[in-house]
Amino acid sequence: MKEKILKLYNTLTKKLEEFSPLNPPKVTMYVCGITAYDSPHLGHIRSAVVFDVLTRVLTYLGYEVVYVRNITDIDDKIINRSNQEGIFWKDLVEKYVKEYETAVEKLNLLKPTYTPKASEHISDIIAIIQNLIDRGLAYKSNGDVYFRVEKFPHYGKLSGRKTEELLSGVRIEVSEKKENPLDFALWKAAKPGEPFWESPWGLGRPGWHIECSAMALKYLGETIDIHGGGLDLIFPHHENEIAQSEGATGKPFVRYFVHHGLITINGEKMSKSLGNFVTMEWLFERFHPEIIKTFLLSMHYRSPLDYSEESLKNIEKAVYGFYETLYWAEKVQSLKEGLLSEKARRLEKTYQEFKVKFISALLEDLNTAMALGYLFNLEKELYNFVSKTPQLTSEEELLVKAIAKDLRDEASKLLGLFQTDPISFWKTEREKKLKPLSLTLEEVEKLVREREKARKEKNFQQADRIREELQKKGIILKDTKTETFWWVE
RNA sequence: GGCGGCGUAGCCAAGCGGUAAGGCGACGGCCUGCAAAGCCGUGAAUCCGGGGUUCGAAUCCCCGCGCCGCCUCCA
Repeated sequence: MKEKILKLYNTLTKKLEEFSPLNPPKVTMYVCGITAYDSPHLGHIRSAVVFDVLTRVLTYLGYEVVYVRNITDIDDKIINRSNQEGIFWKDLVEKYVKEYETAVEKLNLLKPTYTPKASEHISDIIAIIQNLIDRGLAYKSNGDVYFRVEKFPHYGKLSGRKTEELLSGVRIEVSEKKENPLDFALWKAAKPGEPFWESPWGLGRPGWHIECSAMALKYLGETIDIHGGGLDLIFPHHENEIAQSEGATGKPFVRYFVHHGLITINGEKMSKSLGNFVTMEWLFERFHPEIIKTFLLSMHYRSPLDYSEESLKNIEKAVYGFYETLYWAEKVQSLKEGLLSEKARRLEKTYQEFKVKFISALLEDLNTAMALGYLFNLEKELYNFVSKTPQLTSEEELLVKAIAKDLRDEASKLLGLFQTDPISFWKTEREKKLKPLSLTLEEVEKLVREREKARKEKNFQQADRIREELQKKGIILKDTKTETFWWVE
């Protein structure tokens, strides 16, 4: 068997590279988390989901992942927002961090090893800034401290930007406090009413990028294996992180930069500034967390992912199908001793192929779209087998159970998906969807039984009447040999 | 203007130099009391356009066109 190697697209080299960590079996990974000034939306969650899968794949390969996902809890936007709403900034932060954590928990994401907050690392931040000043890479000016971009020769190596070009850009804010318009703030003097900490340069607070350098260095060391975030962080955030960190340590900061694509709506970027975002709270009210997660994984992580309620509905169908198959697979019982039929052997073959292909897809730059494709193919074949084979043999029952188990194990181990037991999935999902219709599970079950009785008595008029009545409400019935299965659209 | 990405059937999309996956939709058949679901069958003279490299290109290179992102805060 071929050795298992993960390939990752590295923004630093703009190439697909074979991943190997600096100090195996340890892998150090730093992911830029949220700035806690507003409710989390799909875009934030895509980031968390992508790096969750990456962690799972690395763990599967035998690595020990040290995963840091920070929280930026002090910055301009937080201050502005808390002033606007008249809330103490810490309370504002706490509210949105909680919302984010709730979302992440619902999606069953692994807990990072550390989730540090900027405000709890002020002394580490101050130490780096002082170091940069000592090396001549930063200077103080009127209570602020700025990074001296021209003293860092590699500036622009990640984003492919040249300092001359940046200078010609019209959008750079010129400030008398800066020696050079490209210089960026490491420390900002406190204005009246703003939160502040003491520092050698007076009362103030950290600039935007420095907290990530400080926390990455503290928890993961001078050179980290993987640094991740959204594409939109490449410049200036990650570029500036490189400048600060490498400036301070003289060592390469990051070995693999991994950036995911953004969520769009009607082809346009979903963002707070455009106001076209859907919050997680809103989504959770409408869709099961695993549907949201499957949606996020249905596309390669570097591509843009266009959100629409319709595409989420499509994914819902697929996930419903999956849980229906698991439901039937669990109920299967053999009626006779015996070996595998030819059809069962074909199923087994697909199953064996699946095991190889599924992981290979993930190792190819985390191609979750393809991995899910294989997963659904096997699921479909399993469904077909279970629903079409009237009498399973003992061996066949074992096969079906093994596949159902493996389908869930593989999916849950590597994607963190399909971790719910099918019976309870259907119970909660049906109940949730019935609520807005003012119906209970019992009421629907009762109607379904009534219809089954009518059908047995060949009273099809009555049976169809019940079915139509339910259908009007979006409740779809499906008759099988053993029972009537139903779901709410 | 600079940097990056993308353009594959009605729609979503895989494809990583060897002769176009898959899903949704549509149509025909099987199954069904009728449905639903499932199964079987039906789709790109061809991958935005034009050149080039190669025995061979959707895949690599060049030139256009169109869309998106970044260049200011952003996941």
